[in-house]
Amino acid sequence: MKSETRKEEIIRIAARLFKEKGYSAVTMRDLAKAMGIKAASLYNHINSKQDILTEIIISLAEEFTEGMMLIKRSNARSLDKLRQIISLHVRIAGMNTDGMASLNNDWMHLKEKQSYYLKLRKDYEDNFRSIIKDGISEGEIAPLNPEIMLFSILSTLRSLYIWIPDKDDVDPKELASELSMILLRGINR
Amino acid sequence: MKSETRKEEIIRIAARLFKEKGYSAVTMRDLAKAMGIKAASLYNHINSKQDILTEIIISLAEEFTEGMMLIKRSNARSLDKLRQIISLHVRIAGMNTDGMASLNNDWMHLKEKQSYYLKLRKDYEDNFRSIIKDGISEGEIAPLNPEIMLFSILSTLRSLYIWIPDKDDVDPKELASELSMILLRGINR
DNA sequence: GTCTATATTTTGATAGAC
DNA sequence: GTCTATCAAAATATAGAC
Repeated sequence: MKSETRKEEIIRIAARLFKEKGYSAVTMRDLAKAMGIKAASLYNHINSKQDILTEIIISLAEEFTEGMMLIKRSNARSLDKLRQIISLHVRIAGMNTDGMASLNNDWMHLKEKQSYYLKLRKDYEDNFRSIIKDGISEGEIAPLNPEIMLFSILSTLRSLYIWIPDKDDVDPKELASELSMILLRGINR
Repeated sequence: MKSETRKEEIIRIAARLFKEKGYSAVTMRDLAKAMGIKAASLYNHINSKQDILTEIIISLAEEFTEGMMLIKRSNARSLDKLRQIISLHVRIAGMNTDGMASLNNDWMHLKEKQSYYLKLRKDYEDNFRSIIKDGISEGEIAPLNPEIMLFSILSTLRSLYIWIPDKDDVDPKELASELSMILLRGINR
């Protein structure tokens, strides 16, 4: 069991603060106070505030990318692929609700890595869209506007982080299952 | 036709900037530059940056509250009330996509009016939840978890502002109609 | 209604002692 | 690994001339 490094601790606490007020409104002094040290001491572990944000967002974006690759390669039916995507979001959001806030709301404050993030996001959405369109072609998904379906499902999944911590009495498998029912019954044929 | 006051213009431009970078990351100099004047000149029209944010958010929150009151008082069936809520969101988000970003993402930076905003939001969600529960009792809505239904629908509606401007080829009535199909087929009985 | 000039605070980050 | 001290830049906001 690998114990948490000081750097990892800083990133974890930073993500919590970023979730509450957003990246721009959190100062290095806020972060230091939450860590119980002085602001200058933070720089012994991290290079800049920007690096903290980058670490939080890119690691999550890559997790989603990897998950999508596995789903894409699987030879499941389209509706099952959508169920797997829902489970992927429930799993990642459940493990790091704080980081998800930065991924959703503070990506525009990325500097060097912003274009890399945008590429990962675009590819993710393209794959998602393809699965929906395949499902329509195969007659497995209702022939409704695929853009609206994509937008509707993805909006809900991206908001999971807001909602999961308030409902920790719900277990991940059950949540994914109920969400699948509600999200997919609407597009199921 | 009432022409736009300078104050209204400042608020409109500010909302656009807040949408792009968030309230905290937009400086009064940014706003002044976008207006073509100097930062000090802004204060001839507004009292503070905080006042701009308050104006943007509270006016929108009150619009939603008024809309919900009308829907609540109507004696439509539960599913029709949900359709009316969807239209309400499409209409308001379509008229002020920029302001919707602040409403969703920057409410935590409100000072004096934050508790008022939170009360309006809580009442809105309570009314929304009641409509869903009534629909279940009356057998009009599927007996699934009402919290998850509320969360799922509301997440999509709250994200409309991100999506509407990219798709201005879609007319509001058609969007509301297609959204209703996708969002409500999943919970319809 | 806009400007220049400026006051005051706060910011991210560094240097060097311990 | 943390501290004190400090820097340079940037922030919101005000005063007063035009």
